[in-house]
Amino acid sequence: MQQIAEAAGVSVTTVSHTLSGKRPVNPQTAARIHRLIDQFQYVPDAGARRLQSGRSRTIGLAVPDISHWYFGRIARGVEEAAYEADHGLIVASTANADPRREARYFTMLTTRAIDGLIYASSRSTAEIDQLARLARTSPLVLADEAIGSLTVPSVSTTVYQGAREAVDLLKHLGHERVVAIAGYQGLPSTLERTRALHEVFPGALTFHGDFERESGSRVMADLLAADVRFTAVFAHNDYMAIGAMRQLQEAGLRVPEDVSIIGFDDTDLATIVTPTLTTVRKDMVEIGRRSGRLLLEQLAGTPSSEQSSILLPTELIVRGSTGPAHPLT
Amino acid sequence: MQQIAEAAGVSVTTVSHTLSGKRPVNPQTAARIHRLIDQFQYVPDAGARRLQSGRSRTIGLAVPDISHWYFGRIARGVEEAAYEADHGLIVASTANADPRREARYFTMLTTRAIDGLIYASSRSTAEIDQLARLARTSPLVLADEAIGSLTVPSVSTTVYQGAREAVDLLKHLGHERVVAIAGYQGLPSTLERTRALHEVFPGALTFHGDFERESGSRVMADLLAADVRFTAVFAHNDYMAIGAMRQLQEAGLRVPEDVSIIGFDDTDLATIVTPTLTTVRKDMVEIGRRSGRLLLEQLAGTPSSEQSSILLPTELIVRGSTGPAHPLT
DNA sequence: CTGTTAGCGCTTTCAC
DNA sequence: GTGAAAGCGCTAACAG
Repeated sequence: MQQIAEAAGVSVTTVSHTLSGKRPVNPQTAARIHRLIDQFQYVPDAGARRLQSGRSRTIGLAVPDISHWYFGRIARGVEEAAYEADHGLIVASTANADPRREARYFTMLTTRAIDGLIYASSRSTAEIDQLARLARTSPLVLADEAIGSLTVPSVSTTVYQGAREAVDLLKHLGHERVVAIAGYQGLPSTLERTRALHEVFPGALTFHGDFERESGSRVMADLLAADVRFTAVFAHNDYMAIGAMRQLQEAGLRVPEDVSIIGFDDTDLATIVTPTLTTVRKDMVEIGRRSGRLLLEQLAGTPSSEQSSILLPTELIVRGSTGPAHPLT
Repeated sequence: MQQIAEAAGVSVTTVSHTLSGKRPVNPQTAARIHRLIDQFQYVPDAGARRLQSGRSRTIGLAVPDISHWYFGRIARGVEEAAYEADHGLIVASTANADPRREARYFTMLTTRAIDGLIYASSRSTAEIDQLARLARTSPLVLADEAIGSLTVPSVSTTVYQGAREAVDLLKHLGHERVVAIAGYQGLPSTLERTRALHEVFPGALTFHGDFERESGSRVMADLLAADVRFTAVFAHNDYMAIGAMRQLQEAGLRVPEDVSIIGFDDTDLATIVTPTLTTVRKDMVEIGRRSGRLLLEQLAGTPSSEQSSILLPTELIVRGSTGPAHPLT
């Protein structure tokens, strides 16, 4: 900028104002400066600006694992929102809530490397205290999982309604014995799905997995070995549903003739498995996008007419893995 | 820092040196300072450091779409490398080489918001010029696709060897008529796979897709409609392979009894489809990790004993979608 | 071992 | 309309 100022025969002040437009500049001078800027390929230094203004124009996203379909979708949405507002996005992996990893982005926040944080974790909510403390001093948005006890802006989905629709479908198909392969115990969304299930099938057995396919297989293997009777499975995500489905098929049972299966999330796998999977769709990209916008609004100081907690809709997608109940033998 | 210095009755210089250890400090003073730091919860401002040092301790990753399995895996690897070196990672989506999006991270580089960039694009190599220019002034690493004409550090895989193994397998199984569903034309990895194919099956027909499942289906539908005869399909990635497989199955053909199919990448879908997919594994996380380390080494000025271009191995994974050729009718 | 001084590149009073 | 000057928070000479 120094350089430009000298070449144009003006002060850096003028160059700065030509760029920011924060005070009138002689049109001719401005034109000359702009020409010089193009010529020198000048771009203002982000760090210096940041030091001066106190804002880095960068937001952070904390997820357990960026390579997961689920968090990748969220990241994409957040990135879109950041791009719209001309902000950068720093992605930090919490490696499933590894404390040292978590400390990392908390530090980024305090060092002012990022202006705000979007926190998305499907893990237990053990870090609540830390988050609460953080939220008091820094802009924070919870993506996907709202934490009831925390008054932090969040973006989540109507998990209960989605689960209820899914469970109602099973009911209408005549199912009576349903087992659930649930998510992490204590996670709000897990509780909501379980609540929906129990309203319709009060005595339904519930087993907890870790959202991975393997855990779905394992639970199903145990169920089969224990000779438990059921005609339908309600899994808390698609991965566990697919794990269970494969296990069932390997045991010689047919889906949906012998057992119906419903998943959750509508991942890309849902249309690839045989049979295709009935599931509850959540628009993860939209969750990310809205989370990003919410955070950015907070940063901009635009309280916005919008609620500080957004609830996005879910949708039951009926595919091939559900069918009428067969008589229990 | 000012605050700490006053409270400790020393100069900011001393505080700074206590933190950096770049010059000896009286142990007692140091202890006092550390105590104060804890007490005030002081953390040095990242922006000020960056302004002073000229390095942001942040690297950038440019990918077409972070929500894709493929790029998500790369991102995870890069994030790990960045974490190891205590650097931040800014993810920028190029939205399939949208020029405005690309301009964005080029700008980040020039504004010094990031110290270096890892560029991963499965797109055509149209932006070569821009990348070449960029590479002259800023640390840059090409992940996954090396560009022959560019002397830029890169991390890629032995695509040719992997393809060759896959094609050889088909040969050994007695296949004679093979069709290829290839990736983007002109992409180095596409050319290598095609070369491997033609060495073994000189006249094999090749159709180009866009790496998405849909394009695999479409090519296969055309092939079937045109009544082309073949007993095996070599797809340049798993998605297209699966699209083709589904199309085949819908047409009443059996895999692998009637047609064998081989994919590429070994995505998570490969073990989920029925039959499971024979494919060539590439360790995408490792590609990301090595790319990250390579860039970080460049930044640290450690030329490292390592080549500036790394070639990672591929591995043929034989599963259920390949079998002996049936006689052509 | 420690302090003083001078910036890093920009924005922003306060003057003219 | 335009400048000079004072920092933003830190590090790095240069002196004690």
